[in-house]
Amino acid sequence: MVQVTLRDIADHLNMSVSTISKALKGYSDISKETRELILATAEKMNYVPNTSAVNLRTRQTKTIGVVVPSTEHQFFSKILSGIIDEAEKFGYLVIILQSNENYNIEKRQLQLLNQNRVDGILISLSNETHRFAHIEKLMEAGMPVVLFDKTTKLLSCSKVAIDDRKAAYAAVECLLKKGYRRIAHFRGPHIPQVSIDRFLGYKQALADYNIPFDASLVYVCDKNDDFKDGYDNAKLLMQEHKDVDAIFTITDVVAVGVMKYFKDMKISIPEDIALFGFSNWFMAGVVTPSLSSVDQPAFDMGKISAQILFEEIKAQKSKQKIAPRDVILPTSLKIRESI
Amino acid sequence: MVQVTLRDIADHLNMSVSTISKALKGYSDISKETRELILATAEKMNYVPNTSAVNLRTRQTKTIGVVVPSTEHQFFSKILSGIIDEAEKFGYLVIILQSNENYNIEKRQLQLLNQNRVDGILISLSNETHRFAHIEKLMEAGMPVVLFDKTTKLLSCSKVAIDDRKAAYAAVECLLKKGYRRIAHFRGPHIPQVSIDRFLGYKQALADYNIPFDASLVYVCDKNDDFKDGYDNAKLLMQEHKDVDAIFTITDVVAVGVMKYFKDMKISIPEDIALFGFSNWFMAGVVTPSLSSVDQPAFDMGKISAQILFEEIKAQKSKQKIAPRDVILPTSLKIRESI
DNA sequence: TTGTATGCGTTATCAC
DNA sequence: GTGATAACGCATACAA
Repeated sequence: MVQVTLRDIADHLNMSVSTISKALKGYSDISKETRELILATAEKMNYVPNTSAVNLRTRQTKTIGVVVPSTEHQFFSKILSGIIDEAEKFGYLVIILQSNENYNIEKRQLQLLNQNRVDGILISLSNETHRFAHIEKLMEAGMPVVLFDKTTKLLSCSKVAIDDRKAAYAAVECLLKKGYRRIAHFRGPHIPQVSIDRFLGYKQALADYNIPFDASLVYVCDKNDDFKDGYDNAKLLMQEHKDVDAIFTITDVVAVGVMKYFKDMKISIPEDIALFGFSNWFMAGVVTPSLSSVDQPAFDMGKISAQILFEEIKAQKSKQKIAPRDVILPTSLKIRESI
Repeated sequence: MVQVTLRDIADHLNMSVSTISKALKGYSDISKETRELILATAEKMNYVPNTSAVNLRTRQTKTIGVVVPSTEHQFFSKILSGIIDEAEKFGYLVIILQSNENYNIEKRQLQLLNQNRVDGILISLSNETHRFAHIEKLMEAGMPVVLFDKTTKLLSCSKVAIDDRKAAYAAVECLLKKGYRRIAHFRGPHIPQVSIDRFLGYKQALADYNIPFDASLVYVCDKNDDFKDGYDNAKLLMQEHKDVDAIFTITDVVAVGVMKYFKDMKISIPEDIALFGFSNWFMAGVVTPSLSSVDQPAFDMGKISAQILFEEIKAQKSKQKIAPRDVILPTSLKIRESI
């Protein structure tokens, strides 16, 4: 990759490097003719600024880093899409890393990003992460950090998420209003705030409708394979609690796993048992029966997270302090055939 | 982001910058004691090398760029996952850009990557792309480029893809062997080689089984919304060709769109009409009826593309010429209830 | 309006 | 074994 530099243009035109640089950057103190000459020559010589040099000089990389548990989940890839689109508008590049729900990997990925002097970091915590020193250290060093989706109350930085508790409450309340009384919950792993909150929403709804909470109706999905989690837990549930009349699951894919098992067993939805998912990925409307679900705005979550990050980067550049934002995105219920 | 530099360590230890640098990089001409002292101090001072400076100096960025039509498609996000994982093993970072199936955006993304001096580029062409000067220019400048999935014969660089023609042939042959005779094809847009090849495979299979080709049975899916494409074309098909007994679709999501329409219309699969998809995303096994599909190894496609790119980067660094590779990944048929 | 000088943080060559 | 010194390509304060 032989690339032409400012020096090359300067030599070619018999001018100084700084003249070229200034002309290319549109400084006002260069005469119109020379500017145009320089612009034309740069174009002709196929000049492309060397970003490493620019970065070193300007102390910024115009690049942000993103750490997600996995890029393969529909939900995260939509978020990524939102981030990438927004970054482009601001002239930023996006480096994407996956933690595979592993704390140590997450830690290393952040280090990598720091080493690459990204201007800011967007992160959705891994399921394992319950200590946050690795993130705090970055924040203390002045790195703008925004948490999204999988956040934590223990970090005082900007966050973008939904109100999981309220959303879960609404879903379960909807089941209750339809007359379901023996409602199981297939919850997420124990650490992430989202699964805690959805569980609490479930519990609260039961309480408000005077249904005694039965811990044995709560099944944990922690295999990092939502479909299998759903399938296997549905099997377990049918062995242990034949009287259950509805299930509220932590994700749609878990629900789809449940549906698969029920289909294999000829258990019909919603006649024998109702099903409520979470996330409203597009398949929810397509499976048979179609799946009721909580809609959460993935693309916007990415977009807004990025916007906030860019604000913070900008503030930080002008040495302003900016208060951390805490954005709660709206959710809604999509009622379909499964309940 | 105040960061400690070699200079800081040097001052702290009353040594020269070059000594620090060499010690940190494990050069042999530094005494054991000083090396250990330096290592410890660097650790203690929280030293993190400035990648921009390293990049500028070493003329490489240890970063590769990826351009995909969209990160949201399950197929691409799996590929990305494969790329990111592999890159990590090689110590590379991955910048991801989307072209949104738009030629001009694709062009700009490549320019961006070039500007950032990525060490190599992985690209899956947009549906619109039928000129390749933007890629050729990069290649001529010495940028290692590997095409994956959406490739073209008109570029002489390494490629990783499947044999779409053969795979489509196998799918249609399977339908024919089951006795279906009036088989429609919901094809992809006209430009991409993958949709051309799958169409040709379809046509060839018909020919080999002495079924006259009927162009009116071929519907084009070009709305950039596979589900809707499937749904709408199914509707059209039912208006125009009630006698069709099977459909072979360009992707699984198109097939799912078809299923949705049939479900709405109480047309049953496979009794009234059979359905064969392409890609075998995990939902294929989950929908009702489960969908027969051509399995293609997305994760491996990403992984292998990255491997080849790293080989080429390595070769290029040592100024070796390396012949472009043309990797065809194996596919297989997943036969399920829909046929 | 243009050019000179300096430094960003690192690596690498060459003295000592 | 250690330390000057220059260079990577660019941006900018300052001089001319």
